[in-house]
Amino acid sequence: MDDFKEAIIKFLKKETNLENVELEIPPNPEMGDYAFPCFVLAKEWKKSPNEIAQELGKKFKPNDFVAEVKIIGPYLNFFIDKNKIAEKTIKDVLKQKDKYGSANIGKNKKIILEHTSINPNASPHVGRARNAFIGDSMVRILRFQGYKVEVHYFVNDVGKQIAMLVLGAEGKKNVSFDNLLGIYIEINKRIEENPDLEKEVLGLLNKLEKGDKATKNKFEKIVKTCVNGQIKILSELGIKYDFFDYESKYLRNKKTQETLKRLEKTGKLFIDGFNRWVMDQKGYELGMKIPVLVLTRGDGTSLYPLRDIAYNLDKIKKGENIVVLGEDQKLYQEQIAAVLKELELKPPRVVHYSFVLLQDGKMSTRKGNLVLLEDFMKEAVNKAREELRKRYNKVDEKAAKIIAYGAVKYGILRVSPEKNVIFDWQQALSFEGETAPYIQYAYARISSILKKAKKINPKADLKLLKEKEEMELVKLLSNFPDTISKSANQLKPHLIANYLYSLAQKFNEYYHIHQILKAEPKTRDARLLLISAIKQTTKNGLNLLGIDVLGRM
RNA sequence: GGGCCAGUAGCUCAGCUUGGAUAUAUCAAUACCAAAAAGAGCGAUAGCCUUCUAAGCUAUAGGUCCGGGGUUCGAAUCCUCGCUGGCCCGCCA
Repeated sequence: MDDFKEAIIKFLKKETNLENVELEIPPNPEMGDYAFPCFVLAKEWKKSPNEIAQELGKKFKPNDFVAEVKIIGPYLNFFIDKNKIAEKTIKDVLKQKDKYGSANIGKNKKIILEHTSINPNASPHVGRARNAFIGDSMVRILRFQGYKVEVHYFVNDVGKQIAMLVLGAEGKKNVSFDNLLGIYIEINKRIEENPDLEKEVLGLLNKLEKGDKATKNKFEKIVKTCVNGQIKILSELGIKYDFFDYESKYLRNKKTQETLKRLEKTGKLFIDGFNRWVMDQKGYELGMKIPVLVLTRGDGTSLYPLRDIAYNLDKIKKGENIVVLGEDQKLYQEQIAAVLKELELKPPRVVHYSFVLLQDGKMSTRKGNLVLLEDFMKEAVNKAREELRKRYNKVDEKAAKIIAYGAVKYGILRVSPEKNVIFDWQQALSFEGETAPYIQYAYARISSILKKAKKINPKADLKLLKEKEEMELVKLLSNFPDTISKSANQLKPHLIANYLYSLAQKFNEYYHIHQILKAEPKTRDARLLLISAIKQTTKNGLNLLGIDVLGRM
């Protein structure tokens, strides 16, 4: 598409002497492919924009890329050469195949991407899954753009929450992953009723920090149970990690001491009235009453922020950092960024997502008011089976999972991360409209046509693609690389999700209006190439969301 | 109390970073008429399967783009004051 746009800009620059020419896309494709609004010139030229448009229009001569210009009121509407763009785009897609849409801008650049990092206290709920889905999709997108991405999961294995879980599991035999949520809810309730138990929790933490072996084993056992359970669920969804970094590693090793020494050199570190090491953060416009970050307890043991800074220092050594975190971490993350700036280091780019709400309030692991990701997955698979049973005698389990997991992921990924989403079972389990199954269905339809076509002529004459819908499809296909790079630069997977839906929608519309297999032979050949390109692009895009395709459904 | 984010159709959301689809100025005696003035999905209503898979398509209804003020030729988009919802301001992580 670039060549086409450039040709227009070149023409306009020459005729108007403007330094920056901004082109727009007309609201309706019948009005043109690109438009130049003449309002900007009205003051300077002392003419009405309509007159200016007329004048400029007369100066235009068709060239290799731009076929004609139409003047509609104050707008100069350019029509690009349809044959050229169809040929170029479709050939690009079919030549580059799985690479279509990718760029090599990340070549030789390393990115350390941390995501998920759920507290190892229970099975993840759908709110937390948002982190993993966004993170995993970003990993895929950035790798597609050529970056070398290392995926990290930070396991908060030494927290108060784990201590609570250890206390709750005391005396219980064979604690399994499925028991954890119940234990966690119960112990929270018990502590609420009996605040003395809180002291026991802190006691456990204290023992752990002093290196008490029995305590350490208890913690490790329960964390292992939990992390394994979480990983199993996430890996079922195709989400993988390269490294699991345990917070406990930073509990007693020298790194926290080294970090303190490094921070001391900034002159912002001081010991407060409680004998704690504290970082002064004045001058960073942090939205808090007293801008400080407390790094240790009075007894010198480390607090989470210190361990986290040490962890960040380790990660920064390896490459550029990106991390996916809930909106509750926003201020804290600004504080961490401020600390890293003091050390003249580049803070991580952070993608914050808002929480998933239930219709009757917030989701909370502590209160047990939640929808577990695994339950959501199960329900979705059941629904997919049901749908498959309607169509076939035998249910293909693999297909059911592909459809169900696609729907689960897409439902979360299609929304921009900063939005609070309200989880609604009926809507979440819908396989119609703007959903993954809709997109997968378009893909399956194309596959089916191509299968029936048997032979495809790769040299078909693409000039025969003259229909309005065909042009719109070609243009959408040509926009795919731009969508990917925008999504990569802004770290926004939902742009790809929205794009894929509009492509599938456009295809379905086309499918209903025009015959492909029964078209006149030469046109048929050209159309087969067009839909092959749509199929390829859809596959590439879904893959970036971590969603699989089906040849039949 | 302070900070950050969101508010678009009954419901769930795109669009907002980068303002744009008939303005301004001038002319014109008036009146009238016509046209234009936001996109999906779900849900609702009415249709479409001897035709490449109906998980699909078509049509209709549904809007003070949270409210007021401002900037601009032009505002869902920018600024400002409010309102509502979410998140945050710990010897928790």
